[in-house]
Amino acid sequence: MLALKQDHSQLVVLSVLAIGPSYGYAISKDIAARSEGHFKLSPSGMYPLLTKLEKNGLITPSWEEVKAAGADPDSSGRKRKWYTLSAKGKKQLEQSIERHRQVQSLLDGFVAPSSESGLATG
Amino acid sequence: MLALKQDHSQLVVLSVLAIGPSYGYAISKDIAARSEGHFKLSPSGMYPLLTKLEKNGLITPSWEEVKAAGADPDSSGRKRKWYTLSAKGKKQLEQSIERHRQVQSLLDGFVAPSSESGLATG
DNA sequence: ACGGATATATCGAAACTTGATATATACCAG
DNA sequence: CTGGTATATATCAAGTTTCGATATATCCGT
Repeated sequence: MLALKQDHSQLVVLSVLAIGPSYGYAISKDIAARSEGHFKLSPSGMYPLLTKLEKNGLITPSWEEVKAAGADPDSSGRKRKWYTLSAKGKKQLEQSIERHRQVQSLLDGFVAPSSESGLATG
Repeated sequence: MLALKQDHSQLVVLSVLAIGPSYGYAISKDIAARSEGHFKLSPSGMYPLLTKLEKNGLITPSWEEVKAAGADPDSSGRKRKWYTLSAKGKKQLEQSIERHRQVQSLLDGFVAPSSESGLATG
């Protein structure tokens, strides 16, 4: 189980929100599921990140009540904080993806320079 | 000019040292040159990292004098701290590369899920 | 002697990381 | 109703990382 650094977490969270609105707990489950359990974004990594993204105007929050199956319509049940990707967030995501690609190709240039460096490949 | 994070810096430094021994200043110039000036590993990023790698036994240091053209053979001139990749470092590098590939492909799964997410690509 | 390039290294404030902890609701079994 | 697990958001604290600024010293051309 690999923990994601904030840069990667941000990329993943924004990517998830690019598909549609979601909330912290669901996003963390989504990440675990879609990475087949390889990636994890814990609550202590998730919530500070979401707060930061919100402060930066990349995502927009909205509270919504989670109604229980046979719940009293007047009762105030558990609340979910949904996040929507903002226009600024979408732009940022595109820039982050481009940067990610750049880092990728740079790193590839170093880890596999010419296949004659004497590095074992497996 | 984008700065590299320590995880990426470590991968790059170990990769450079896999080709042959080098030293801090040369490695930082190498990174700038091979990334065409896009990436940078500053002294305050480089030296703490090299110290950490040395403490972890991944690289082995050795001091060597830099003789000036017409220098007095007895004079103690500028010194260079060369680093050599250790067996442990080589093993670590291979594991880091594999991990990097894993992170790469998983991240790709998030940033380009199915080309139907509505994300603009340019 | 002066200035720019080479070369290694530390400092400190801010940001990030991570397990632990806190709070509260929902659902199922006994 | 009680206990346990899952859902759901959030903070804390100790440690690590980041990065511009700073320090020290040599090399080389003018």
